Amino acid sequence: MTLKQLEAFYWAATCANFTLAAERLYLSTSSLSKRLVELEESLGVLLFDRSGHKATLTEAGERFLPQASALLMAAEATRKSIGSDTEISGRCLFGVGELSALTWLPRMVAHVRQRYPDLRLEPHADIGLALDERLRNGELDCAVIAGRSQHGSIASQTVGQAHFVWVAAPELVGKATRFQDKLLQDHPIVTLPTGAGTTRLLDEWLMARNLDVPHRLTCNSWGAIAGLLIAGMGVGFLPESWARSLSSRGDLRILGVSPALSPLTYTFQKRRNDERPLLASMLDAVRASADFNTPPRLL
Amino acid sequence: MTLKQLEAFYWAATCANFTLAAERLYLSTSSLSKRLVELEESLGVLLFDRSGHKATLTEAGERFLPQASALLMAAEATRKSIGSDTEISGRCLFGVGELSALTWLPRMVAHVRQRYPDLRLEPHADIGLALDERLRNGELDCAVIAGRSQHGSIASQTVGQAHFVWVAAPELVGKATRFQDKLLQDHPIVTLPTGAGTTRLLDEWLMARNLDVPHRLTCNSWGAIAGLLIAGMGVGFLPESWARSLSSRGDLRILGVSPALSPLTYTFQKRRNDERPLLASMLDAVRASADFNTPPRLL
DNA sequence: CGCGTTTACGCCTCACGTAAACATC
DNA sequence: GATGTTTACGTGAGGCGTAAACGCG
Repeated sequence: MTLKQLEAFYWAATCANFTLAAERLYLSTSSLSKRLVELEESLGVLLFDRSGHKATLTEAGERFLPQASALLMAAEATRKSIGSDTEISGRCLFGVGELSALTWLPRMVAHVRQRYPDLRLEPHADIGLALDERLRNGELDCAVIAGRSQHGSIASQTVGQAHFVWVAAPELVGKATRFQDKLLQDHPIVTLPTGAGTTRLLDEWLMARNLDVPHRLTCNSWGAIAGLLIAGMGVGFLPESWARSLSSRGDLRILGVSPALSPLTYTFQKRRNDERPLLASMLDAVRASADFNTPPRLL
Repeated sequence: MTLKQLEAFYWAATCANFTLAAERLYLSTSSLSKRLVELEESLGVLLFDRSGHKATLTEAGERFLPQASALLMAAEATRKSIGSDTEISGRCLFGVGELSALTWLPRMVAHVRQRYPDLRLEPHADIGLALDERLRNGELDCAVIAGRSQHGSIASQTVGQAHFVWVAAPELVGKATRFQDKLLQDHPIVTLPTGAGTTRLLDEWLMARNLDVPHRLTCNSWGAIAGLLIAGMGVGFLPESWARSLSSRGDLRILGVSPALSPLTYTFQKRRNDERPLLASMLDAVRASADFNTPPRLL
């Protein structure tokens, strides 16, 4: 039994499949497979059930996982307590929505680089639903996503709120400064695709007003959405700070409405049984940096 | 950092020198040395101070030792809790005095072989002083020695008592059945060499009676001593059970005396900071088997 | 000079990746 | 057939022992 074998087992057990685990370990699938077989041989116990399409943990594997995890963390803690580099180090695959990527992510990366120079932070921007799946697959260590995860295996902790306001190009609404339902008859809603956190926000708002949407124009980029709205391609909502910037320039008109769009709560998410110190540090870093209400640099 | 490196460090740190540690690990000194250098490189810290004649732990090494030990024990416990062999296994270098070797050791070996079939017990017989040194050097895991260790690094736990009586060949003492001081004028005391537990016993007894010993005949074998006594080469004392056997055959005469030789207390000794479960099992096994008052098979 | 440790070097095992085969859905 | 895992095999690094060198008492 070696620490490398335990590490291989840990990732193989917590990732969706051996292929993803191998990628995390910078290892070929075949080498990972052999390492796992060797671990099983050294223990004299089968840890994975390979009968199905994908390998799953056996009962012994389930028992072994928390112990392997504890051993690895103890080894790491020992290494850190003695070795020269006492700080968090390694690699952190970090998921964020595009809104986060455009607002506070640069600040957070700067913060992390300064505080933990040996940590390689690898941000990955995508819509919430995709991040959620990658997180469960083991492709990400953690993510900041709108709302709480629906999955019991994922732990969510609130880190901030984003406020949105309806906007439209001035030429679309004339002199009106308030949202009118008939706008949706004449113009598409420009919004992120299904699976983004804002989609839920929109659906709830539409439901509350009992509105139907004849046409949606979806785009997976907030930057592009802002551009589409400015070009008058439809109505939509933007983060309040963005809207204010664009409104003061005259590019967009902020449309008052009641009820207002409720704020969107963002949570820091990680797998519940992943208790590496890394994740506590990342949560701290996010909390220190995450402000969804600052305008992005682009504007 | 690998488990092998930690194991190498553990033994290098607890044995008197690298050579002894290498022997325990079934490794050449050169390979052990390289492993230790690699561990130091991986930690970025020097664990040994090589400036002197022999390597000694640095301050960092002292801090690291208990942590390495804890990690190794945790790894072993995990391996056992999952693996197929849940029993104590491995190798146990076990020191005993010759008296123990001739009385209860075979019983204990049988007991251990039955209870822990995967444990290779390697008994090593020698006089107490030598065992004590080997124990401190790391050449032995544990030992059963007369009296308590004088060294703070060694923990002693009582496991039994041996009773001795004075004997002499019938032709030496005529019809006398009691010990007479003048015997020591005419005949040497046949006894174990300095460093054996019985030597202290004898010295105390002599001091209590304020006797001086003109001539000692020392031999490092109880069997030989019994033979010498039977052959009339001197007076001496034997374990009570041996003496009874030989006395009933007419080979020796038991000599009453007051005060009687006080019983000799035997202790199970191990290094104080060696907390492997193995040692608790060995103590149990000794306590279950150690009876110093049964005649040896030889008689 | 003896004892303990490290360096030099040749050997061989072991762990890796590529590529193909196999198995399941 | 797509996806996921294992087997086959050639290659290279790493860990081993022998033997020599080094360094402190």
